Amino acid sequence: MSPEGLSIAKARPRVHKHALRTLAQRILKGEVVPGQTLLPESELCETLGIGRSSLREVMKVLVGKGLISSRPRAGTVVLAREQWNILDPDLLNWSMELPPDPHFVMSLIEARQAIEPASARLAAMRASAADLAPVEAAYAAMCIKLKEKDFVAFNVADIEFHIALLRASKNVVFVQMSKTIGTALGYAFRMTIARSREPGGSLAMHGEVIAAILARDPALAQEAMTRLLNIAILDLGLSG
Amino acid sequence: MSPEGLSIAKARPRVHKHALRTLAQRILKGEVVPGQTLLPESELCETLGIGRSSLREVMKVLVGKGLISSRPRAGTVVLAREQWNILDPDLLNWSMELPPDPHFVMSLIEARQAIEPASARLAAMRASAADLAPVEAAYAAMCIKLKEKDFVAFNVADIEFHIALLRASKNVVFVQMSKTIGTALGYAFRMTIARSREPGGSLAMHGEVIAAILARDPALAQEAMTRLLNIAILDLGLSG
DNA sequence: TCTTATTTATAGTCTGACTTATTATGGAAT
DNA sequence: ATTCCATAATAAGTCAGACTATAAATAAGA
Repeated sequence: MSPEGLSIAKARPRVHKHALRTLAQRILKGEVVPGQTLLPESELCETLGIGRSSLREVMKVLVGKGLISSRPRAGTVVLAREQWNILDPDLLNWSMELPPDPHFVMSLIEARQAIEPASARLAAMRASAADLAPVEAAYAAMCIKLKEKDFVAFNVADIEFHIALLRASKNVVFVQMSKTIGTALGYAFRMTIARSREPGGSLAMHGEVIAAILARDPALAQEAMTRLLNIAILDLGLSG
Repeated sequence: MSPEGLSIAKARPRVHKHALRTLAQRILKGEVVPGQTLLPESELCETLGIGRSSLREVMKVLVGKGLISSRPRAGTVVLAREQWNILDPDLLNWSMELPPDPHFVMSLIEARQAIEPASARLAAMRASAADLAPVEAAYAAMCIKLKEKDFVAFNVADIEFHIALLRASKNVVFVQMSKTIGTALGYAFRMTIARSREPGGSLAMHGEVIAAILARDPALAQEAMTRLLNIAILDLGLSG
C-alpha cells in the first residue's frame, strides 16, 4: 500500500541533513584545507546529488558556524580553524564521528577543570532540591551500575552526573557548556573503551561532591570537584 | 553610466544578512515566544520583503543556532531558551544590540571568573614570547591611554588585554571563548559608559598578572587574575 | 607602463512548480 | 457514541531555471 506507484526507493530523502554532515565533515577532517576554495556550487550539487537551493541552505549554515565564507566570483573558501565555532553542538557531534584531535581533547579537559569546580561551587550556593534531584539520581545509578559491573551504563550515568551538576549551577553559560562537555565526555569514553580498565575509582569522590553541595559548602564543593576531575582523568588514562 | 536604466536604488541588496538579523532579533527579544510558531514561510517572505529561497537560507541558519525547528505542516516553532546556542558569536552580536539581560550578564561574569584565571595559569606554563607580545602591547596601551584620560581607548585596550591572554593560553576552547568574552566585555563597557566612573583601579593588577606569567609562576598568575577580576567587576559597579 | 573598460565566472536572489510529511477532517465500522 | 481508517488540506522540503550583482581576469586605451 505504498503511496508511490512505481519507484519505492525514489522518495527524495531528507537531503539537507545528510549533505550538511557530509560537507562539514569534509572540512573538519581536512579534505579541503583552510584557505582552499570549494568546488563551485554547480559542481557540488552534482557531487552531492542535490539541488542548488538545498546546497545553498547547507552552505549558509556552515557560514553561520564559521567554517566557510563565500563571495561572488571568488567562490567559497574554507576559513582558518580559529574562525570555526568548534564549541557549536553540531560541529562537535560531527567531529565525534571522526578520528579524535588530541590537542582539542586536551583543551576540553583543561576547560572542564576550570568550569566544573566553579559550577559545583555555584550549585552549592544556589541549587534547589529540584535542581539537585537529577544529580543524586545519576549518582545512585552510578552506584548500582558499578555493582552490576555494567560499565557502559556506569559511564552514561557518570556523564549525566556532570551534566546535571552544570545545570544545577543555574549559570546559563555553564548550562550551555554542558552540551559541549557531555558530547566530549561521550567522546572520551569511546576513546578509552578499548582498554578494559575498571572505572569507578572516582565514585566515592562523586559522593563527596554531592555531600558538600547538600551541606551548602561552596568552597568544599569546588575543591571536591577539582579532586574528582583529577581522579577521573587518571581513570581515563589520559594524564597529561 | 549606471547599468540599470530606470531605478538607481533598486539594486537588490544583500538581503540575507539583514533578514537574518531581523528574524533572530525578533526571537531574541521575545517578540515570538518559545513554543510559539512563526508565520508560514509565504507570509514571512512578504513581511521581510524577500524571496523564499533567501528566507529558507535564513531559517536554516537559525535552526543551526538552535533558535527554531521546522516540521512540515506543523510550521516553524521557536525552541526553548535552553536550546539556543547563546555562546554563538552571531547570536551574541545580535543580542548586543538589544537591551541587556542581567541574568545572562551575571552568568558571563561568573564564567570569566572561572575561565580567565585558568587561562592565566596555562599562559604562565606554556605561552611563548610571541604569544605574550600582544598582551604586553595591550597593557602598554592601557597605561598610556589612562594617563591621557582617554577612557574609551583605555577600555578597548583592556578588552584586548583579556583576549590576548586567553589566546596565550593556547587552549582552543578558551581561544574560542575569547570571542564570546570579548563581545561581552564590549557589552559591559557600553552598559557602564553612562556612569562616568574613572576606570584604572585595576591597572596595577594587570601588571601583576603579566609579571607572574613572565616569571613562569602559574599559581601566582592564576591568583593575580582572580584578584584582578574582582577589582574589575567593582570597577564596573556590578557587584553581585 | 599604467589606467580604465569589458568580459566572465561565481555567488546571490526570485519565481514557480512539485513532493513529502503531518495534522485535521470526515466517513465507515463497531 | 466511539474507534478506526481513508482522505484532504497545509506547510515545509526539494528541484529547476532565469536573472542579478560582484569581483577578478582580461583586453583596450592613454
